[in-house]
Amino acid sequence: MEYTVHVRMNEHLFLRDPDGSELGRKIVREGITLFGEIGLEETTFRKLADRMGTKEASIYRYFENKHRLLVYLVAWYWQWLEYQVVFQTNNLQSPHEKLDRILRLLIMDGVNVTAGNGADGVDLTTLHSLVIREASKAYLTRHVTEDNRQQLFKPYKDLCARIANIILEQQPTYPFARSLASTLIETAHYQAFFRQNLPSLTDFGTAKDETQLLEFLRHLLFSSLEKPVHPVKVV
Amino acid sequence: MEYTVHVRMNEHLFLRDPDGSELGRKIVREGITLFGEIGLEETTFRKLADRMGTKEASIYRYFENKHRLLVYLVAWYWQWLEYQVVFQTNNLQSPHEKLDRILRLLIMDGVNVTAGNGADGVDLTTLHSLVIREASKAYLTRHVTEDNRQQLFKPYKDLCARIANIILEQQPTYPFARSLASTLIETAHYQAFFRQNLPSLTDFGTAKDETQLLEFLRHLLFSSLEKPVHPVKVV
DNA sequence: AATTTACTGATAGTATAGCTATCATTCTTG
DNA sequence: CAAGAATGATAGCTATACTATCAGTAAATT
Repeated sequence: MEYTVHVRMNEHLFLRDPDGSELGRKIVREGITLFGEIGLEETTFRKLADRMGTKEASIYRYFENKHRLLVYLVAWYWQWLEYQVVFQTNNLQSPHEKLDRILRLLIMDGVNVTAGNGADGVDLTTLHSLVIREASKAYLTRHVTEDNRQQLFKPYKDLCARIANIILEQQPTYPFARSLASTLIETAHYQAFFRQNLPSLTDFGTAKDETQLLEFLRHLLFSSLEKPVHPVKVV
Repeated sequence: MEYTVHVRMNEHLFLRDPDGSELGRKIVREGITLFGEIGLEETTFRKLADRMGTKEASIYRYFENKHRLLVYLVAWYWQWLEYQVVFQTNNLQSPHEKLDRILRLLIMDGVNVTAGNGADGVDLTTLHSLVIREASKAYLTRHVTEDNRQQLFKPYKDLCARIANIILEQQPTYPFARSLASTLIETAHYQAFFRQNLPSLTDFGTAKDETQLLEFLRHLLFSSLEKPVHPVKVV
């Protein structure tokens, strides 16, 4: 069966909708590979334009600057991931099983990266490694608050809220569902980064895949949900 | 009692030791406040020099570039924090109590920021909020591997290893001590960031202090250490 | 078929960032 | 007091991060 998942993006994420033209889609596709290859800091719109055979000015018509392009790509990733969560947990009875699926999604296990998953020919593998390295730079800025006001992080918050709800299905009395959700997302990412780049910060140095990371995330999550929470002390 | 904690830094972190001159110490002090005020991206050596009443070129004699200055400040913070861990857990019997102290240190609870803790007149409060927002940018780069080879992240790894060892004191069979240690450090930071800037990613939105964050970290840590780990499946 | 309109290409230009070099001056230290 | 080290002052160079203008072209409208 052929199908395409189309991700509809918030209007504040761009100046002109990159999804509405061939050039725009190319900016997104090539943006992913360039960010993936040389990283946010080294990337410039000039380099991107040269590689695409277009001009700097043309890219500026779509995105205010490279930070906004990054935010766009990261937002796209969160929306794609939330769709995957919905799709893959659909019809599952047990919240425990749902959570297990989610953890596997977070490390991109069980994702068919070659299929129609990546709409518009997006390279999901590269996007994932880009997100691991660059996603937090999207919000770790002085202008988070303004960006947040423009809903730029809504996809991240939506994903987090969805995971939090499933956590509450599993354990309705757990009081830190959202923090635990965001912790799992972030932990999945930087532990993967550490494993590859600063392995002594992890216990997965010698591992060749993410199996042990998955075990760690599982243990972290389910031990939290099983242990009763002491009443919060009033200070 | 008057005393000063002196933090000795790795030589690769600078071109000329900033601790060896008044100008150098001023670069560090004012660097902290400038990074704290306007963030990494907006900071330039020109602005820093202007604010200090010195010249751009003079700063370049101490630090290769602003990224290296950031790495230096962050490394300083990790070393300072490790010292605090050693100091505050010294003579404590129970590893449980040690871990509790560590968690409080991670959120800067129980630190006397006005005393001699901040060597060289370093503003610890500003440094802490700077670390929360910028520390991960120190390693989230294309050149992590080279930087790592030069031992730039050793202070972070040392702190992480120290915490991991105390985790193992508490629970010798726990197999993810280092990952849990780095997760606690990172989580303490970005949950604090989220609480202030993207509160819907946390459960502490309305809280006026870090008490609930501390509860979350405690629960995360101790539930992990209490729950037995299933044998890791061979795939 | 003619004509708006929408987009892209091509070129130019400005301000600032990021860095390097030089040399005079001051400040140490033997 | 001489030698060496650190800083100040100035200059300059290349790259980045944009903005502006206008011509060409393709698509949509009448």
